[in-house]
Amino acid sequence: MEPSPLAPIRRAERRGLADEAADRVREAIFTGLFQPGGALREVELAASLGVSRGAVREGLAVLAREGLVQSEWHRGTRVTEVTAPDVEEVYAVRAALERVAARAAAERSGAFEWDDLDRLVDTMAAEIARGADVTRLLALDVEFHDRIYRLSGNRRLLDAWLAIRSQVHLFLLTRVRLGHEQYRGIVVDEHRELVALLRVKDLTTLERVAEEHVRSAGRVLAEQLADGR
Amino acid sequence: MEPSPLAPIRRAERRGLADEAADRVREAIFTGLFQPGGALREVELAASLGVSRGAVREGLAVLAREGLVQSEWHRGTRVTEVTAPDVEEVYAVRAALERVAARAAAERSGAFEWDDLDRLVDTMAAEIARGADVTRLLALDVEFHDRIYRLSGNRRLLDAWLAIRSQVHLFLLTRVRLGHEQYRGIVVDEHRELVALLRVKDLTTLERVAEEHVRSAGRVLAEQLADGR
DNA sequence: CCATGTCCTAATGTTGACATTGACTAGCGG
DNA sequence: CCGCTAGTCAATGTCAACATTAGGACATGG
Repeated sequence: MEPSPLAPIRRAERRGLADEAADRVREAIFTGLFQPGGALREVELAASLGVSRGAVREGLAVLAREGLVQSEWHRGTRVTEVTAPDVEEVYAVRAALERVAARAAAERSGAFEWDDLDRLVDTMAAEIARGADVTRLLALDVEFHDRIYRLSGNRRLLDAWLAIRSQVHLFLLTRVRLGHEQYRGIVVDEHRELVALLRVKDLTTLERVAEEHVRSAGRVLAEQLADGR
Repeated sequence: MEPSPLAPIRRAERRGLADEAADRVREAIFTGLFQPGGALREVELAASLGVSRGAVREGLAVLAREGLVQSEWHRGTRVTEVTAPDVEEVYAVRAALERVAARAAAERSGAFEWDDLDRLVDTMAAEIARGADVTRLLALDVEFHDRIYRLSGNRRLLDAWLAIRSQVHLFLLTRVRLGHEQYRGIVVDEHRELVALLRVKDLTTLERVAEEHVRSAGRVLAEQLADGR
């Protein structure tokens, strides 16, 4: 089990500049500073981050593995552009992972963790009520799923999720740019349903719903994307 | 569809030294040159590969993402050691992926591709008959699954597989070291069954069998590992 | 006017030197 | 004799200079 709800003390890991650089660039992409399709020049980044090109280079390699950027030999790195087939691919993988994660989480965790998730959903509802920025909602949405993968207790499963998480985040970002009213309307209910199923431990139904939850989101997204362009 | 069986002309991609280095080290691990737990020193590798430390470093980062090696801040890189819980984790993820991959492959491909897979299984049988090295069998086994993921047409699914493939390979390697008679006996039959199901396009059964196929392999492996130590 | 070949430039790919870190060992004090 | 501390060293983390490449501008020939 996790050490404690308060003071989630975790190894004060010393990280290299490469990871730091990766985080900064990732953040910049999510806040919209770098547009999809935009070039990321190593020298520019190195200058603005105040580190050497080597560190930036290593960081970009990390982001490339996350699918957030794409690099070509001697042609540089640019922010991945989201297309409908991309969404289908990523969400097919995500649906498979979420299915397993939900089941594993349900089997391992107890009331305490579900309450925790409930509070997170409450926060989402509250943020909607006070009309907060949609990017804030997105972060909460992603965090919700983060927690489920963590609760699964499967490190590799979490890694697989982290490998596509950034792309999912990017997709959601694109989605809300196209029109986010629909999203606001259903986000809370859908997540509440998931928590309820996790709590009840109806594993078969849970597997099905978790998978379908992702699939339907993927469909909506793919449609919006197809219409939008 | 693929361009042609002969002359599979594909973009002549020029790769950097880093990828080259990663391949060489990976190969060295699979052939047993570097034992699990063994340290991989950047300077040594750089010297023996004839490239600079930077390239080696980048290559090791790739292998780290594959879970084949583990790096710690300022403490170096070493070959991952296989433990029973690791197997469970990886195989839980693999089972989920294989399920999706098998279904997608069945939906997209036709007789031509199944014949291709059949030939691969024939090769496996032939290699067993002439008493070939077990590592050779392993390579064929892994390639079989590689092809299914390729046939799925889902790039992200393939990537997710590639992210754990090396670990699976490492596990199999450990398995045959512990005793490979059993493996020789069932490998061919199991894969023949899969091809048959793919061909028939019985999607529901296929999903179940593909998943179970992986799960059972994982169980066997976990048991052997638990006994072995 | 178009196709082809050449040169130039701006970016990435690669490298070896330098800075920093963590483990080990010897010396000291209790 | 044991525990602690400081010094040493070998390894990794970081950096800036150099080499290589892709793509476009330009000129040339058909």
